[in-house]
Amino acid sequence: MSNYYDTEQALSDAFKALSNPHRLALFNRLMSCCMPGTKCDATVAVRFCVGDLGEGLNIAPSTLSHHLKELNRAGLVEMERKGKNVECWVEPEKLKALSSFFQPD
Amino acid sequence: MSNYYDTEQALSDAFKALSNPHRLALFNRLMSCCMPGTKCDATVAVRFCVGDLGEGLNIAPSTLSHHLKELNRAGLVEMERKGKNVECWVEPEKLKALSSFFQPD
DNA sequence: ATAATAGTTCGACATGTTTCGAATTATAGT
DNA sequence: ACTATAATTCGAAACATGTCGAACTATTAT
Repeated sequence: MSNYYDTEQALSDAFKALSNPHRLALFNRLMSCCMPGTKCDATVAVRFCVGDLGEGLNIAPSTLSHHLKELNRAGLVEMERKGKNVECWVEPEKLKALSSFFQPD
Repeated sequence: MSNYYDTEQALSDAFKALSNPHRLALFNRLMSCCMPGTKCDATVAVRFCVGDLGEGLNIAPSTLSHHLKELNRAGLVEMERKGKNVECWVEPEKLKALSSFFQPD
C-alpha cells in the first residue's frame, strides 16, 4: 500500500542516500525512463547493470559498488544478479511514496 | 514557476539537509500544518520560532540553531527575525518542487 | 583448467558532520 | 544603564562518509 518510508528513520535514511551527488545521479538515471515533461506510466521499471550506471561518473568500480549498495540499503534501488551482471531498478511505488511525503495525494 | 532544485547540486543539498533525523523532524514540524490524510491548501505557511521548533528534541540551542541554518541554506526553510524571536516557515512551492522530482505533475 | 569480464569486500586515509559548552549579539522590558 | 530572553558564532572532540587500490568472488567462454 505504498507505505514505505513511514518512519522518520527510514525517511532520513532515504534522503541520506540521495544526499550524495554521485548517488543522486545514479538514482536519477534509473528513475528517468520517460521523456522530460511527460508523466511516467511505466509499470515495468527500466534496468541498468551496475557498470553501465556508473558510465561517465568517473568513479572507481569499488566506489560505484559502494554507492549502489547504499541506495539498496536505503530501500531506493532493487538489485538482482543476471549472469555476469547485476541489474538495478527503481520500483515505481517508491517514487510515489517519496513524492507523497512532500505532497500527500 | 516552482523551479527550485533544478540542478543536481541544489537537489542533493536539499536531500542532505533532510538526511539528518533532527533536521527532518524540524522540517516535518514546519511542513505538517494540516490534518493527517488531508491535502494542505494553506496559502500562508505556519510559522514557528526557533526555540519552539526544538521543543522535545533534546538538543542544545547551538545545535538547533546550526540545523535550522542548514535547512535555510539548502533552500528548504525561510527565516525572519521578529522581535526577540526568529520565525521559520516552509514555502509551499518548495514542497511542490520536491514532490515533483519523484513524480512529475 | 584457464582466462576474461563484472562486481564486491577490505583496509586506509582524507574530509565532513554532529554535537556541545562558552562567549557573543540582538531585542525588549525594568 | 541593567537584566532577561532568544538566538548565533566559535572552537573542539567524537564520529561518519567518500574515495581509492588491491585482493577477492561469481559467472561465462575458450
